[in-house]
Amino acid sequence: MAVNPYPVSGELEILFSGESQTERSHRMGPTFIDYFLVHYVIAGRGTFQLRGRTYALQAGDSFFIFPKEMYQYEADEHEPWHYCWLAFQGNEAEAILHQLNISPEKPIVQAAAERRIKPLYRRLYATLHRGEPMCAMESIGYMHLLFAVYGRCNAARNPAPILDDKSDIERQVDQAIRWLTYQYAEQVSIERMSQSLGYSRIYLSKMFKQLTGISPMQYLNKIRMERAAMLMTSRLSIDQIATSVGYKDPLYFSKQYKKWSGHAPSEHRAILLGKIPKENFPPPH
DNA sequence: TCCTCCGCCGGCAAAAGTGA
DNA sequence: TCACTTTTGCCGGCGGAGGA
Repeated sequence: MAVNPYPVSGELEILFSGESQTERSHRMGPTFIDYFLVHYVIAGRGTFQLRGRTYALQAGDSFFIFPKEMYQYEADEHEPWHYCWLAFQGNEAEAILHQLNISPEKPIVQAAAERRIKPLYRRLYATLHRGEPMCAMESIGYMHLLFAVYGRCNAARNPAPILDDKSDIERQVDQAIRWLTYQYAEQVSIERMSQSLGYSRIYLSKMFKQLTGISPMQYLNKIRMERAAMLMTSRLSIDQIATSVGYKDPLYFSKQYKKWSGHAPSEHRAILLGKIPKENFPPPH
């Protein structure tokens, strides 16, 4: 992966780019991120879920992930994806995508016949990888070319096949996921969430686990830990990080963080900041 | 040396999860 | 829905680092 060493805040800013061959059944989510992320499938198959819809994707397809939008994707068991990706943000990012007819309602671009996309991703990656002072400017140029290609493809495209519509249960769980995503920084109780959504705590917990594979509390914990990990490189104290992700008690936060990451918060922070070599610690569970 | 701050650990009660 | 099990949240206590 190549990270933009000279980020410029403005209408569009590239964060990082990369390419990889995924493992069989490689799965991400359900989770969310704070920036835009687009994947271009070079080869293989898999599914992408956003806003309760599931899209079957193969070579030539691109899928867009939006800030604060819960998503999930999984590579095929027999033909896992080989894809490249680009993460970006900026105050005009949403408007630009909207102009290209790309939104959480239409997150897929199908461009199997388009030969320019893969070379543009690779040039963009190579530019970032060089890391020279003008690489940010040059890579943004490639991104604009990429978006122009996406825009042309979208102008005449057919929508990606929707495999299924939301069932009642999916809608209920989707509501719960959104509730947790928005409330994770508050003092959340599953009882209160169930009441506010109008379901029994026990029923909702069971449906939640049935669909996501984890309990609501585990899901909430996952969101909080991922947010906390992002804040570890900031100047906030462990106490402040605990509070900002919804833990009233920093001691309990510390316990949970160690369980999740395999390292105590201060220890993990030292690793992330390069003060302690990672090899000095056993891998997280 | 003492004090304060920050962070971690162990134990317990309450809340949440789960099987019947 | 109930009853049992597991997890979460809180409390007290401890240790290390830094400053007076």
